Amino acid sequence: MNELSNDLPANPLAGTFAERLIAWQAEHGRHDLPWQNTRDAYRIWLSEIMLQQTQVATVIPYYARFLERFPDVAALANAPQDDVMALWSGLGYYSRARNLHRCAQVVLAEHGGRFPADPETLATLPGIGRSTAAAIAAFAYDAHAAILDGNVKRVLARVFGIEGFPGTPKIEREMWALAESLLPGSDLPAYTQGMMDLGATLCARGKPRCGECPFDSDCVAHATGRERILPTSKPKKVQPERYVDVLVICSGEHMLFERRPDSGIWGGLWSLPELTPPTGEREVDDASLRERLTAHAAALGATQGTVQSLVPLQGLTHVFTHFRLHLRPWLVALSGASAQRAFAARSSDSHHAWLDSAGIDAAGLPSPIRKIADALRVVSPGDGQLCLPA
DNA sequence: GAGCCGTGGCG
DNA sequence: TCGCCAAGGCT
Repeated sequence: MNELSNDLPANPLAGTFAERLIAWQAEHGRHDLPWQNTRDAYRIWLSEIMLQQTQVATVIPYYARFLERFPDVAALANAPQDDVMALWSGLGYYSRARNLHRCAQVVLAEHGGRFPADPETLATLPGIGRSTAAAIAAFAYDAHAAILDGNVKRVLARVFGIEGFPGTPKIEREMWALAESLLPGSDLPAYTQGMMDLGATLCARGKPRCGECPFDSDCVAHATGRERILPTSKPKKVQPERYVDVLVICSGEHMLFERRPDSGIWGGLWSLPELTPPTGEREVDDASLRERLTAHAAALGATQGTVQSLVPLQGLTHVFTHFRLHLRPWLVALSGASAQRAFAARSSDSHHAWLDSAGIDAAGLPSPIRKIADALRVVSPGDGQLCLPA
């Protein structure tokens, strides 16, 4: 009993799917990739690990170097880990390299140097999950096992019109069941390669070439004009929004900067003194802002009454990977030259710097902070003076 | 079960 | 430039 029958209507295509895919693969599939035309499980395994989340063109040179340096599983198992990591350098996902090395050692020590033939045992080895195990077993040993990688998910979602993000356990279970139900009785290597080839070439993410596809008119997505929206894309997470008020305090030709802590965002860079709303709220209450500003200025060494005016400047949004930061700069005017000098003197410490135009140019500033500073200063050709708007 | 891992290509 | 994703697996 298979979950498929509960979720999908019987698709007349299912009966001939494998047959048509295998025929298409023979005619239009890829047959000359470096890891094809071999039954050597070691070579197949090595390619499958390298190809995890990595495109074919990227893998090819790495694969060649690895085979040259480590021609068999024993050579790899007996190599120092540093050598393995050095050859992997640049491929990314370095846990794959560590697992690769460990896996070679396990195969050598516990399986007599020969990769197991059944997918279940293969999947117990480091770095080999369900899909990779199936691919190795199918290519090397003709095992009756289904793969489910990004290519297969895309093909199945489109051909069978499966809605929902394939990354969720529910849709993934559905797809595993469907993938296994479609397996042919023979020709597993050609079928498995066909799934990958179709997904990587015709049924590509960007512009599927439906006119050349063996499933053309039978494809649910194509028949309903949804090939561009299937598979359902990953739901976008709403990025947290942060609001920070920063102070632009000038004295003569100088602007006050504050050094960021070494850890965290912009660690070690020079930024503007900032006021983070205690609640992180979006709305600014002018009175409370003045209150906090006065407190902040006092902490910096200003005496009460120094702050003469507070002018909101053009805000900007900076996008980080984890959140969106809304910067709200406030131009702070200090009253009187003597107050400014006193403020400058008292706010001078290792965490603060009064920078002139040249100093701003030379300092390490986060780019949005530099934008704020640049917007404020007008560098006249002659003297490089900091000029404030009226 | 969600977060994380790296680099490169593409629209 | 920017977001998304690629022959997934591990914690």
